[in-house]
Amino acid sequence: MTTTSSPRVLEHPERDEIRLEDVLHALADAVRLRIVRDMAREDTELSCSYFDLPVTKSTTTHHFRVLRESGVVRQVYRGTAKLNALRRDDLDALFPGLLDTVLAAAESQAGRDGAAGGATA
Amino acid sequence: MTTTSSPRVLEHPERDEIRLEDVLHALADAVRLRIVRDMAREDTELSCSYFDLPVTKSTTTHHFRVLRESGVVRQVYRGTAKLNALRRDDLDALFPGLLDTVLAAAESQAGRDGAAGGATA
DNA sequence: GCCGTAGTACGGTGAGTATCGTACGAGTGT
DNA sequence: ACACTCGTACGATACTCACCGTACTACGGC
Repeated sequence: MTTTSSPRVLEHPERDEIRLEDVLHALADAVRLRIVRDMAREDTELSCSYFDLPVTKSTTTHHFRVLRESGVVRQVYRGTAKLNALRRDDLDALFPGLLDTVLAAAESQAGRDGAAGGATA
Repeated sequence: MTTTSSPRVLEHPERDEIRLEDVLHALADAVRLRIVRDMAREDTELSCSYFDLPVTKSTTTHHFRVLRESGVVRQVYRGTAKLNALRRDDLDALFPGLLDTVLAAAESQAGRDGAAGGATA
């Protein structure tokens, strides 16, 4: 259909509009860090509903917007779903190694957290 | 001599108490990022007053506390001054490469910002 | 003892944010 | 047309944060 000016277009910062402080702030949240970890692991475009997050739908929308507006993820509509992809190329070009280092740090910490309490197996 | 337990002892998180989210949050601020950049460049213990920050003393105290409580810096009193040092060893052990990558990203972005505006020369 | 300097503590303000619930819009299938 | 699913928008709330000013403490020198 011709819904001329559909709100189905999402605003993204250009590569050179991405700010390090915003990226770090976006990653400095447990829920968002988890989203980013999952996306990095799958390496394909994932819908928002793919993630099983401990928050409501509204809050999920909010977190994805923070990630998008900070330049960490790119979102596109595809039917009723909204697909999310990490902006690896842009981030790597701007801040070489940052994403991988943070991801590795997150994995490492998750490992420590999981191993805590005694149930290592 | 009622000052038995002087408040001259500063609380620091142990190495394994440092959380990635807190570190990222501490670094996700322009003023604090600048402090950390300066500290990394000097590589010695620096007093709070060494830094020429665009905020008041109270706010400076606040930022240093955030950095200390997140585990990014270690602070010790020495006379009237409070000396600050990056916790490089702890951060590198926990999150290998993270500090250097963020620092490099900050330098890179600072270069872009400085060169912006057209007056490249 | 007195004063200056370094930094803290406290109280307040305005802005941002993480969270929710409910109501709605856009697309797909029957 | 209808219903269903995915996600948005809006409003509300409670919390955090960056910032300030002022009053204060701790240390060192005169």
